[in-house]
Amino acid sequence: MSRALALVDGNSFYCSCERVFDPKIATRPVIVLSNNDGCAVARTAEAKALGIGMGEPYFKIRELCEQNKVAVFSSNYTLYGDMSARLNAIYREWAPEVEIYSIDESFLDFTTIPERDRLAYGRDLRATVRQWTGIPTCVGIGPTKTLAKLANHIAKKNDDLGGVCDLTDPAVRDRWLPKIEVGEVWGIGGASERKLLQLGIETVGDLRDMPARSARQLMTVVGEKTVLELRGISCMELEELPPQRKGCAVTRSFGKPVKTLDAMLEAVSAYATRAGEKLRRHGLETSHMVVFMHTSRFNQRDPSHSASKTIHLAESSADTLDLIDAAKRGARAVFREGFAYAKAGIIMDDLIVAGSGSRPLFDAHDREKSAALMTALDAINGKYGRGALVPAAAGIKRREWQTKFDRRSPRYTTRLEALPTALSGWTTGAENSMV
DNA sequence: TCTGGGGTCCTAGGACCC
DNA sequence: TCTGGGGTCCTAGGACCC
Repeated sequence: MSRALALVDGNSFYCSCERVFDPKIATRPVIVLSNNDGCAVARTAEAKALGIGMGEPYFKIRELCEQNKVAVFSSNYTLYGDMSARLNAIYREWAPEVEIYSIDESFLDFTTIPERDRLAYGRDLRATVRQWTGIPTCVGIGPTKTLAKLANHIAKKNDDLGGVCDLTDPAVRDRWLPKIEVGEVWGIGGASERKLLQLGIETVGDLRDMPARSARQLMTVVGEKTVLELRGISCMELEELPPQRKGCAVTRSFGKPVKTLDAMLEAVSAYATRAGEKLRRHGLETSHMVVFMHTSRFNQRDPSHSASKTIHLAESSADTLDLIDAAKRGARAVFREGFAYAKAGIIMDDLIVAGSGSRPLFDAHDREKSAALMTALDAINGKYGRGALVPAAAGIKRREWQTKFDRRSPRYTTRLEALPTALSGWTTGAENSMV
C-alpha cells in the first residue's frame, strides 16, 4: 500500500484558542501579539481582511484595531500548549502514528485509510476536533510531507473544499500544482523564491518539473529533496519521537530599555533560571553558554552596541545556580555603560545528556546535593507556578526590564478561578473539554 | 617564476520553519 | 513612545594535521 500522510493544523491557531474561551469574539476580528506585545503573529480571517499583515508591528496598526473593534491579545503560550495537547490526543485516536510538527501542526499516518475514504475521514476528523475542542482545522493529504503541506494550503485557500484536500492522485496534482505560486511550497523561502523566479520557475508545477540536479545546485540538497517530494517521492520520514534537542535559548526583548548593569544582571539571571528549567525538563546539561545583548536595531538616533561572550562552565551542568553565575559573568564582560539595550539572551548549543559528560579529576561540586535542590525547586514551581521560588542569587528585585504582556487572557486552563462561567447557548464545545 | 595534497574539525552565517 | 522567540539544517572557509 502506498503511503499517505495528513497534515492537520489549527486555523489562526492562537486566535482560535482565545475564541474558545471567549465566545463573544467568535465573529470579531482577533489578533494575537508576539512577546512584548510587539507584532501581530496570529490573525483571524476577519483581521487579515482588514489588511493586518503577518508580523506587523502593533504600534502601526493600533488605531486600525481600535476603529474596527479588533480583539487584541498578548500571547498566552500556556493556553496554546494545553489546547495543542488536546488536539493531539484526538489525532492519536484517529491515526496509528502521529508526528507533532509544531504547536499547531501534526502529521498523521493515513496509509491504512482506503484512498476513496480519505476525504470523508478528514472531514470527520475536522468535525470531531471542532466539536470537542472548539478549534477549527484544515486537513491536507498527500503521499509525502511536502505534498501534504501543499494540500493543506489548498484546503485553507479554497472554502468550497470543506477544509480538506487530498493530493494522493497524480491527476489531481496535475490540476493544482500549476495554479500555485512557487513561494508557497514548504521549504521555499524568500531567497530561493527569487532565484527560481529568475529562472522562470513560477509555479509549483514548474518546480516539480525542474531537473533535480539544478535544484540541488540552486538550493542545496534541501531544494533537491523538495523537488522529489513534489513528484511523490518521499524524502522525509514521519518522526513519532522528537529527536534529542541540540540547543536551547532564552532571549527576550525588554519592556523598557535597560541602561544599568544591575538591571542587565537581573534580566540574564532570570533567563538563566528559565534555561535551567528547560534543560532539566529535557534531562540535558550544557558546558558553555553564549550571553549576548544589543541595542534596538530600529533606533537610528542613539549609539548602537551588539556583542556576545561565550562562558565555559567548570563542568557541564543544568544547575540554575551554575547557569546564573555563568550568565552574570558573560553579561559583565559584554555590558557597556551608556547604551540603551533593547534585548539580551543566553544561548546554549551542544547539549549533552545529563550525567554523560566527563568529570573533572577533583570535583568541587556536590552533584547529588545540587540535583536534589533543583528537583525540589522544580517541584515547588511546578505546583505553585513558575517563579514561585527563585534563587536569591538571581537577585530579582525591580523587574523593570520585564517583557510586556499587557493584554494577556486569563489562565483558563491552569487556574481554577479563571474558568469562565458557561453561558446558555454557548456550544463551542469548550465546556466538554474542561470537565 | 616556481612554492603538495588531502584529510578532518570547527565556526560563522545563511536559509528556512512555525 | 512602540518592531518576537526558538528551533534545525547546510555550506564555505579557516585551522590544523600528516
